[in-house]
Amino acid sequence: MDRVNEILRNIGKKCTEQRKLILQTLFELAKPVSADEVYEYLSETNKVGRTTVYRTLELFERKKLVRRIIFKDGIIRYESTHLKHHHHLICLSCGEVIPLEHCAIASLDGSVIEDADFLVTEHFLELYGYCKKCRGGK
Amino acid sequence: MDRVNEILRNIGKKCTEQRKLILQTLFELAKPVSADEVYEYLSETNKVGRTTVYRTLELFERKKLVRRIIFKDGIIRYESTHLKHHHHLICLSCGEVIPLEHCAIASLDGSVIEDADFLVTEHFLELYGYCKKCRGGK
DNA sequence: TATCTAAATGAAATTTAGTTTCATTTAAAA
DNA sequence: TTTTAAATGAAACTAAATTTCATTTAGATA
Ligand SMILES: [Mn+2]
Ligand SMILES: [Mn+2]
Ligand SMILES: [Zn+2]
Ligand SMILES: [Zn+2]
Repeated sequence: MDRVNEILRNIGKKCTEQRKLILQTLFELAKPVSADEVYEYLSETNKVGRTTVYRTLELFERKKLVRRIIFKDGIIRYESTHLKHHHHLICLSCGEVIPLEHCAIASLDGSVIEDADFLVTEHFLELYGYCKKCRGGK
Repeated sequence: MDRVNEILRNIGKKCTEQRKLILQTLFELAKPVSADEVYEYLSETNKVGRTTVYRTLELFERKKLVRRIIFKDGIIRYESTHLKHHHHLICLSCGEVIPLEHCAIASLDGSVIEDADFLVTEHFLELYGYCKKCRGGK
């Protein structure tokens, strides 16, 4: 929790109970989560309003505490940036999300695609398929 | 237009005026377009309802006539599958979408990620950055 | 060709994810 | 402690997408 306090102090914004709870949640869940998932997670103790969750995640994105990720369902999810740039395996059957350690195409960022004379600054790659459990013995 | 007729006959569904217009539109635009973009494009001649556009694009997706693509804005877009699997350069300044001819990671599909024992069946990759025009001389 | 009917359409209502408004509360500066 | 700009959250709103259901139609059948 000290860590959370320090991070919030560093972004030059008020260190509120809600922001601490949301940031703590992102650390705990350590995978891409939607605003509603964060809200539900916290609503057991019911300390944070839905609007505040949305606004706080946007703030955290601007301050680079989280990155925004969109899977094929189109829902906006956020993941803590304390995990470095990576991609995911997403099971089409059970929805499990498995982080991939290595990014084989990280060298793309900052490079220029010659044919199109296009400067690449970021990329999104997600892999879909079937996890061990869902494939049974196969 | 004969081509459009033939394709629709092949999917075993009624060959309606609306379906022909929507499929024709996807061929003409030849880039990822949202349901509303298709609707707007056709609303000059006002022959197709908004609901029908949404439903028809879903039908086309099930029949593999189009693929669903999501950029970072979260809006669902569709692109005709007569263009083979590829990715895009998307300009963060002007929004231009440039198709990339080659997919360097096509070999991923059908392969198993060993560490996770995960069978990859499809992947989504989109590159963001700045096009020639938007970078000026740079 | 005329008749029939399941499939398709589209206006309107509804849902869902996300955003805006604004009165109230609060962190933290003075 | 007092002050105040920043933050919160309930409620209203928006935009994209989906559902409902009365009407229309493609195309099979007679
Ligand atoms: Mn991750
Ligand atoms: Mn394309
Ligand atoms: Zn990467
Ligand atoms: Zn699975």
